[in-house]
Amino acid sequence: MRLTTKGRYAVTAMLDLALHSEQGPVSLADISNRQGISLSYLEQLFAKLRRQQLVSSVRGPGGGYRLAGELKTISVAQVVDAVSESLDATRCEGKGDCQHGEVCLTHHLWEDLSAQIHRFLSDISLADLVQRRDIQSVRDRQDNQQRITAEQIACSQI
Amino acid sequence: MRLTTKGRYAVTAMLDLALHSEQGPVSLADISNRQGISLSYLEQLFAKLRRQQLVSSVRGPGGGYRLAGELKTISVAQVVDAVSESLDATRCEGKGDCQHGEVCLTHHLWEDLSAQIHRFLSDISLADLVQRRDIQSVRDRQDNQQRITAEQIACSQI
DNA sequence: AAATAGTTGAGTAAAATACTCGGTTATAGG
DNA sequence: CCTATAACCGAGTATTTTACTCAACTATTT
Repeated sequence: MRLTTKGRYAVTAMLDLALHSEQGPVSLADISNRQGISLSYLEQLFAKLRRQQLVSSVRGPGGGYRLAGELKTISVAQVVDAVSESLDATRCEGKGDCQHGEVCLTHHLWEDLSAQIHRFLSDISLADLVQRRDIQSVRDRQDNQQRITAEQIACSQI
Repeated sequence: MRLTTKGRYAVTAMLDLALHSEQGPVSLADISNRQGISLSYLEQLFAKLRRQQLVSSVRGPGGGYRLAGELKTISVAQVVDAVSESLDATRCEGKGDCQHGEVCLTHHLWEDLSAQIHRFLSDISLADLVQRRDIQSVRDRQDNQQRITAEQIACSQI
Protein backbone atom coordinates (compact mmCIF):
# COMPACT_ATOMS: atom_id res chain seq x y z
CA MET A 1 0.00 0.00 0.00
CA ARG A 2 1.49 3.26 -1.11
CA LEU A 3 0.48 6.54 0.45
CA THR A 4 0.71 9.52 -1.84
CA THR A 5 -1.29 12.62 -2.57
CA LYS A 6 -3.05 10.66 -5.30
CA GLY A 7 -4.80 8.49 -2.75
CA ARG A 8 -5.64 11.58 -0.71
CA TYR A 9 -7.26 13.21 -3.71
CA ALA A 10 -9.33 10.10 -4.26
CA VAL A 11 -10.50 9.94 -0.65
CA THR A 12 -11.31 13.63 -0.63
CA ALA A 13 -13.37 13.23 -3.79
CA MET A 14 -15.18 10.17 -2.50
CA LEU A 15 -15.96 11.98 0.72
CA ASP A 16 -17.33 14.95 -1.20
CA LEU A 17 -19.47 12.50 -3.11
CA ALA A 18 -20.71 10.98 0.13
CA LEU A 19 -21.55 14.41 1.54
CA HIS A 20 -23.58 15.51 -1.47
CA SER A 21 -25.19 12.38 -2.82
CA GLU A 22 -28.50 12.85 -1.08
CA GLN A 23 -30.15 14.65 -3.98
CA GLY A 24 -29.12 12.40 -6.84
CA PRO A 25 -25.81 11.82 -8.60
CA VAL A 26 -22.94 14.27 -8.16
CA SER A 27 -21.09 15.59 -11.20
CA LEU A 28 -17.33 15.71 -11.31
CA ALA A 29 -17.59 19.39 -12.21
CA ASP A 30 -19.17 20.04 -8.80
CA ILE A 31 -16.50 18.06 -6.98
CA SER A 32 -13.86 19.87 -8.98
CA ASN A 33 -15.23 23.24 -7.89
CA ARG A 34 -15.67 22.35 -4.27
CA GLN A 35 -12.43 20.48 -3.72
CA GLY A 36 -10.14 22.34 -6.10
CA ILE A 37 -9.15 19.25 -8.05
CA SER A 38 -8.93 19.50 -11.81
CA LEU A 39 -11.81 17.95 -13.71
CA SER A 40 -9.65 15.84 -15.97
CA TYR A 41 -7.70 14.46 -13.07
CA LEU A 42 -10.94 13.54 -11.36
CA GLU A 43 -12.02 11.77 -14.53
CA GLN A 44 -8.95 9.59 -14.36
CA LEU A 45 -9.41 8.85 -10.69
CA PHE A 46 -13.08 8.00 -11.10
CA ALA A 47 -12.36 5.73 -14.03
CA LYS A 48 -10.34 3.63 -11.60
CA LEU A 49 -12.90 3.93 -8.82
CA ARG A 50 -15.55 2.75 -11.23
CA ARG A 51 -13.45 -0.19 -12.39
CA GLN A 52 -13.15 -1.22 -8.74
CA GLN A 53 -16.92 -0.83 -8.44
CA LEU A 54 -16.74 1.73 -5.68
CA VAL A 55 -18.90 4.15 -7.65
CA SER A 56 -21.49 3.88 -10.40
CA SER A 57 -22.13 6.47 -13.08
CA VAL A 58 -25.17 8.11 -14.61
CA ARG A 59 -24.66 9.71 -18.00
CA GLY A 60 -26.40 12.65 -19.52
CA PRO A 61 -27.76 15.87 -18.01
CA GLY A 62 -28.37 15.65 -14.28
CA GLY A 63 -26.02 12.69 -14.25
CA GLY A 64 -22.88 12.13 -12.28
CA TYR A 65 -21.53 9.57 -9.88
CA ARG A 66 -23.12 7.65 -7.07
CA LEU A 67 -21.52 5.53 -4.40
CA ALA A 68 -21.88 1.90 -5.45
CA GLY A 69 -22.50 0.69 -1.91
CA GLU A 70 -23.47 1.71 1.58
CA LEU A 71 -21.40 4.43 3.23
CA LYS A 72 -20.20 2.07 5.92
CA THR A 73 -19.16 -0.66 3.50
CA ILE A 74 -16.61 1.55 1.71
CA SER A 75 -13.32 1.90 3.56
CA VAL A 76 -10.62 4.48 3.04
CA ALA A 77 -8.23 1.61 2.30
CA GLN A 78 -10.37 0.48 -0.62
CA VAL A 79 -10.36 3.96 -2.12
CA VAL A 80 -6.60 4.38 -1.77
CA ASP A 81 -5.97 0.93 -3.20
CA ALA A 82 -8.28 1.60 -6.15
CA VAL A 83 -6.21 4.49 -7.47
CA SER A 84 -2.78 3.32 -6.35
CA GLU A 85 -2.41 0.17 -8.46
CA SER A 86 0.55 -0.70 -6.28
CA LEU A 87 1.63 -3.83 -8.09
CA ASP A 88 4.50 -1.68 -9.31
CA ALA A 89 8.13 -2.68 -9.58
CA THR A 90 9.31 -0.66 -6.61
CA ARG A 91 11.69 -2.84 -4.69
CA CYS A 92 10.11 -4.61 -1.72
CA GLU A 93 6.58 -3.99 -2.91
CA GLY A 94 5.25 -7.14 -4.45
CA LYS A 95 7.05 -10.43 -4.09
CA GLY A 96 10.35 -10.67 -2.28
CA ASP A 97 12.55 -10.17 -5.30
CA CYS A 98 13.99 -6.92 -3.98
CA GLN A 99 17.61 -7.83 -4.36
CA HIS A 100 19.00 -10.32 -6.86
CA GLY A 101 15.75 -12.26 -6.67
CA GLU A 102 15.89 -12.50 -2.89
CA VAL A 103 14.30 -10.42 -0.16
CA CYS A 104 16.24 -7.35 0.91
CA LEU A 105 17.20 -6.55 4.46
CA THR A 106 14.13 -4.61 5.45
CA HIS A 107 11.56 -6.47 3.36
CA HIS A 108 9.59 -7.88 6.27
CA LEU A 109 9.70 -4.60 8.15
CA TRP A 110 7.91 -2.84 5.31
CA GLU A 111 5.48 -5.69 5.01
CA ASP A 112 4.60 -5.24 8.67
CA LEU A 113 4.19 -1.51 8.26
CA SER A 114 2.06 -1.92 5.16
CA ALA A 115 -0.24 -4.28 7.03
CA GLN A 116 -0.43 -1.81 9.89
CA ILE A 117 -1.41 1.09 7.66
CA HIS A 118 -3.85 -1.07 5.76
CA ARG A 119 -5.52 -2.17 8.97
CA PHE A 120 -5.79 1.43 10.15
CA LEU A 121 -7.41 2.61 6.94
CA SER A 122 -9.60 -0.46 6.57
CA ASP A 123 -11.23 0.33 9.87
CA ILE A 124 -12.29 3.76 8.68
CA SER A 125 -15.40 3.83 6.51
CA LEU A 126 -16.86 6.77 4.63
CA ALA A 127 -19.70 6.64 7.16
CA ASP A 128 -17.17 7.25 9.93
CA LEU A 129 -15.69 10.20 8.06
CA VAL A 130 -19.05 11.79 7.38
CA GLN A 131 -19.76 11.81 11.10
CA ARG A 132 -16.51 13.47 12.10
CA ARG A 133 -17.04 16.93 13.51
CA ASP A 134 -13.98 18.42 11.77
CA ILE A 135 -15.25 17.17 8.42
CA GLN A 136 -18.74 18.52 8.97
CA SER A 137 -17.34 21.97 9.72
CA VAL A 138 -15.21 21.96 6.58
CA ARG A 139 -18.24 20.77 4.64
CA ASP A 140 -20.34 23.68 5.91
CA ARG A 141 -17.62 26.16 4.98
CA GLN A 142 -17.25 24.69 1.50
CA ASP A 143 -20.98 24.60 0.84
CA ASN A 144 -21.30 28.24 1.89
CA GLN A 145 -18.38 29.29 -0.25
CA GLN A 146 -19.90 27.51 -3.19
CA ARG A 147 -23.23 29.27 -2.70
CA ILE A 148 -21.50 32.64 -2.49
CA THR A 149 -19.47 31.96 -5.60
CA ALA A 150 -22.57 30.83 -7.46
CA GLU A 151 -24.36 34.05 -6.48
CA GLN A 152 -21.40 36.12 -7.56
CA ILE A 153 -21.40 34.44 -10.94
CA ALA A 154 -25.14 34.97 -11.25
CA CYS A 155 -24.75 38.66 -10.35
CA SER A 156 -21.87 39.21 -12.76
CA GLN A 157 -23.95 37.82 -15.59
CA ILE A 158 -26.79 40.32 -15.18
CA MET B 1 5.73 11.77 7.37
CA ARG B 2 5.97 10.54 3.83
CA LEU B 3 6.69 6.94 3.05
CA THR B 4 8.59 6.33 -0.14
CA THR B 5 11.36 4.09 -1.36
CA LYS B 6 13.80 6.83 -0.41
CA GLY B 7 13.14 6.28 3.27
CA ARG B 8 13.38 2.55 2.74
CA TYR B 9 16.80 2.90 1.14
CA ALA B 10 17.92 4.96 4.11
CA VAL B 11 16.67 2.44 6.66
CA THR B 12 18.24 -0.43 4.73
CA ALA B 13 21.57 1.40 4.63
CA MET B 14 21.45 2.29 8.33
CA LEU B 15 20.63 -1.29 9.18
CA ASP B 16 23.55 -2.52 7.09
CA LEU B 17 25.71 -0.06 8.99
CA ALA B 18 24.39 -1.39 12.29
CA LEU B 19 25.08 -4.97 11.25
CA HIS B 20 28.70 -4.32 10.24
CA SER B 21 29.94 -1.60 12.55
CA GLU B 22 31.65 -3.91 15.02
CA GLN B 23 35.05 -3.72 13.38
CA GLY B 24 35.35 0.03 12.84
CA PRO B 25 33.66 2.42 10.42
CA VAL B 26 31.80 1.10 7.38
CA SER B 27 32.45 2.60 3.95
CA LEU B 28 29.63 3.53 1.64
CA ALA B 29 31.27 1.40 -1.04
CA ASP B 30 30.70 -1.68 1.14
CA ILE B 31 27.07 -0.77 1.78
CA SER B 32 26.62 -0.12 -1.92
CA ASN B 33 27.94 -3.58 -2.79
CA ARG B 34 25.95 -5.42 -0.16
CA GLN B 35 22.65 -3.61 -0.57
CA GLY B 36 22.72 -2.82 -4.27
CA ILE B 37 22.27 0.91 -3.80
CA SER B 38 24.32 3.27 -5.94
CA LEU B 39 27.30 4.87 -4.20
CA SER B 40 26.42 8.43 -5.20
CA TYR B 41 22.87 8.00 -4.01
CA LEU B 42 24.15 6.72 -0.68
CA GLU B 43 26.37 9.78 -0.43
CA GLN B 44 23.34 12.01 -0.74
CA LEU B 45 21.38 10.05 1.81
CA PHE B 46 24.26 9.98 4.28
CA ALA B 47 24.81 13.71 3.92
CA LYS B 48 21.32 14.13 5.33
CA LEU B 49 21.76 11.45 7.97
CA ARG B 50 24.93 13.21 9.10
CA ARG B 51 23.21 16.59 9.22
CA GLN B 52 20.60 15.02 11.51
CA GLN B 53 23.46 13.59 13.57
CA LEU B 54 22.37 10.01 13.15
CA VAL B 55 25.81 9.01 11.86
CA SER B 56 29.33 10.37 12.18
CA SER B 57 32.01 10.09 9.53
CA VAL B 58 35.69 9.15 9.47
CA ARG B 59 37.63 10.35 6.47
CA GLY B 60 40.62 8.78 4.84
CA PRO B 61 41.63 5.16 4.27
CA GLY B 62 39.86 2.73 6.53
CA GLY B 63 37.30 5.42 7.14
CA GLY B 64 33.57 5.34 6.67
CA TYR B 65 30.49 5.94 8.77
CA ARG B 66 29.61 5.07 12.33
CA LEU B 67 26.27 5.27 14.08
CA ALA B 68 26.25 8.44 16.14
CA GLY B 69 24.38 6.86 19.03
CA GLU B 70 23.38 3.60 20.63
CA LEU B 71 21.48 1.12 18.49
CA LYS B 72 18.41 1.36 20.64
CA THR B 73 18.30 5.15 20.62
CA ILE B 74 17.92 5.36 16.83
CA SER B 75 14.39 4.73 15.59
CA VAL B 76 13.25 3.91 12.09
CA ALA B 77 11.12 7.05 12.21
CA GLN B 78 14.19 9.22 12.75
CA VAL B 79 15.91 7.70 9.75
CA VAL B 80 12.92 8.12 7.47
CA ASP B 81 12.39 11.69 8.64
CA ALA B 82 16.06 12.54 8.10
CA VAL B 83 15.95 11.84 4.37
CA SER B 84 12.35 12.82 3.67
CA GLU B 85 12.48 16.55 4.46
CA SER B 86 8.70 16.51 4.39
CA LEU B 87 8.13 20.21 4.93
CA ASP B 88 7.12 20.16 1.27
CA ALA B 89 4.24 21.97 -0.32
CA THR B 90 2.12 18.90 -0.89
CA ARG B 91 -1.37 19.81 0.10
CA CYS B 92 -2.33 18.75 3.63
CA GLU B 93 1.26 18.18 4.70
CA GLY B 94 2.36 21.13 6.75
CA LYS B 95 -0.09 23.68 8.06
CA GLY B 96 -3.75 23.55 7.17
CA ASP B 97 -3.56 25.71 4.09
CA CYS B 98 -4.59 22.88 1.80
CA GLN B 99 -7.41 24.71 0.08
CA HIS B 100 -7.67 28.47 -0.31
CA GLY B 101 -5.77 28.94 2.95
CA GLU B 102 -8.12 26.66 4.87
CA VAL B 103 -7.96 22.99 5.76
CA CYS B 104 -9.29 20.59 3.16
CA LEU B 105 -11.90 17.93 3.84
CA THR B 106 -9.59 15.12 4.83
CA HIS B 107 -6.87 17.18 6.50
CA HIS B 108 -7.39 15.79 9.99
CA LEU B 109 -7.73 12.24 8.71
CA TRP B 110 -4.26 12.37 7.20
CA GLU B 111 -2.91 13.99 10.33
CA ASP B 112 -4.24 11.07 12.34
CA LEU B 113 -2.75 8.57 9.96
CA SER B 114 0.59 10.32 9.94
CA ALA B 115 0.70 10.22 13.72
CA GLN B 116 -0.20 6.55 13.64
CA ILE B 117 2.59 5.67 11.23
CA HIS B 118 5.04 7.82 13.12
CA ARG B 119 4.18 6.11 16.38
CA PHE B 120 4.63 2.70 14.78
CA LEU B 121 8.04 3.52 13.36
CA SER B 122 9.18 5.42 16.44
CA ASP B 123 8.71 2.29 18.50
CA ILE B 124 11.10 0.34 16.30
CA SER B 125 14.78 0.92 17.00
CA LEU B 126 17.74 -0.32 15.01
CA ALA B 127 18.45 -2.60 17.99
CA ASP B 128 15.03 -4.19 17.48
CA LEU B 129 15.71 -4.73 13.80
CA VAL B 130 19.12 -6.28 14.36
CA GLN B 131 17.52 -8.89 16.59
CA ARG B 132 14.82 -9.89 14.13
CA ARG B 133 15.28 -13.41 12.85
CA ASP B 134 14.33 -12.57 9.26
CA ILE B 135 16.93 -9.82 9.17
CA GLN B 136 19.65 -12.04 10.59
CA SER B 137 19.02 -14.63 7.91
CA VAL B 138 19.20 -12.06 5.12
CA ARG B 139 22.36 -10.71 6.71
CA ASP B 140 23.97 -14.15 6.66
CA ARG B 141 23.06 -14.63 3.02
CA GLN B 142 24.43 -11.24 2.05
CA ASP B 143 27.67 -11.70 3.98
CA ASN B 144 28.22 -15.06 2.30
CA GLN B 145 27.49 -13.68 -1.15
CA GLN B 146 29.93 -10.90 -0.51
CA ARG B 147 32.63 -13.33 0.56
CA ILE B 148 32.07 -15.45 -2.54
CA THR B 149 32.16 -12.42 -4.80
CA ALA B 150 35.32 -11.19 -3.12
CA GLU B 151 36.95 -14.58 -3.68
CA GLN B 152 35.88 -14.60 -7.31
CA ILE B 153 37.43 -11.20 -7.81
CA ALA B 154 40.60 -12.33 -6.06
CA CYS B 155 40.76 -15.44 -8.26
CA SER B 156 40.14 -13.57 -11.45
CA GLN B 157 43.01 -11.27 -10.68
CA ILE B 158 45.61 -14.03 -10.35
C1' DA C 1 -31.76 19.12 -31.93
C1' DA C 2 -29.12 20.84 -28.15
C1' DA C 3 -27.12 20.67 -23.90
C1' DT C 4 -25.22 17.89 -20.32
C1' DA C 5 -21.97 14.87 -18.41
C1' DG C 6 -19.65 10.56 -18.44
C1' DT C 7 -15.82 7.95 -21.25
C1' DT C 8 -11.54 7.49 -23.55
C1' DG C 9 -6.92 8.42 -25.22
C1' DA C 10 -3.01 11.01 -26.07
C1' DG C 11 0.02 14.29 -24.70
C1' DT C 12 2.59 17.35 -21.31
C1' DA C 13 4.63 20.26 -17.48
C1' DA C 14 6.41 19.89 -13.00
C1' DA C 15 8.21 17.35 -9.37
C1' DA C 16 10.42 13.48 -7.12
C1' DT C 17 13.37 9.64 -7.52
C1' DA C 18 17.53 7.48 -8.41
C1' DC C 19 21.03 7.92 -10.18
C1' DT C 20 26.04 9.69 -12.91
C1' DC C 21 30.10 12.48 -13.27
C1' DG C 22 33.74 15.23 -11.87
C1' DG C 23 35.88 17.13 -8.78
C1' DT C 24 37.82 18.56 -3.56
C1' DT C 25 39.44 17.60 0.82
C1' DA C 26 41.14 14.95 4.81
C1' DT C 27 43.89 11.28 6.41
C1' DA C 28 46.32 6.83 7.08
C1' DG C 29 50.21 4.21 5.65
C1' DG C 30 54.43 3.57 3.17
C1' DC D 1 56.21 13.81 1.11
C1' DC D 2 53.39 10.75 -1.78
C1' DT D 3 49.69 8.03 -2.74
C1' DA D 4 45.60 5.61 -2.11
C1' DT D 5 41.35 5.80 0.19
C1' DA D 6 36.99 7.45 1.16
C1' DA D 7 34.25 11.23 2.79
C1' DC D 8 32.37 15.56 0.85
C1' DC D 9 30.21 18.61 -2.61
C1' DG D 10 27.73 20.43 -6.70
C1' DA D 11 25.93 20.05 -11.04
C1' DG D 12 23.60 17.48 -14.32
C1' DT D 13 20.33 13.73 -16.09
C1' DA D 14 17.21 9.78 -17.07
C1' DT D 15 13.08 7.78 -15.41
C1' DT D 16 8.87 7.74 -13.13
C1' DT D 17 5.00 9.69 -10.97
C1' DT D 18 1.90 13.26 -10.42
C1' DA D 19 -1.34 16.36 -11.92
C1' DC D 20 -3.17 18.22 -15.46
C1' DT D 21 -4.73 19.80 -20.57
C1' DC D 22 -6.92 18.95 -24.85
C1' DA D 23 -9.77 16.74 -28.04
C1' DA D 24 -12.90 13.74 -29.35
C1' DC D 25 -16.93 10.58 -28.63
C1' DT D 26 -21.11 8.52 -26.47
C1' DA D 27 -25.26 8.25 -23.76
C1' DT D 28 -29.13 10.66 -21.94
C1' DT D 29 -32.28 14.21 -20.76
C1' DT D 30 -35.28 18.23 -22.10
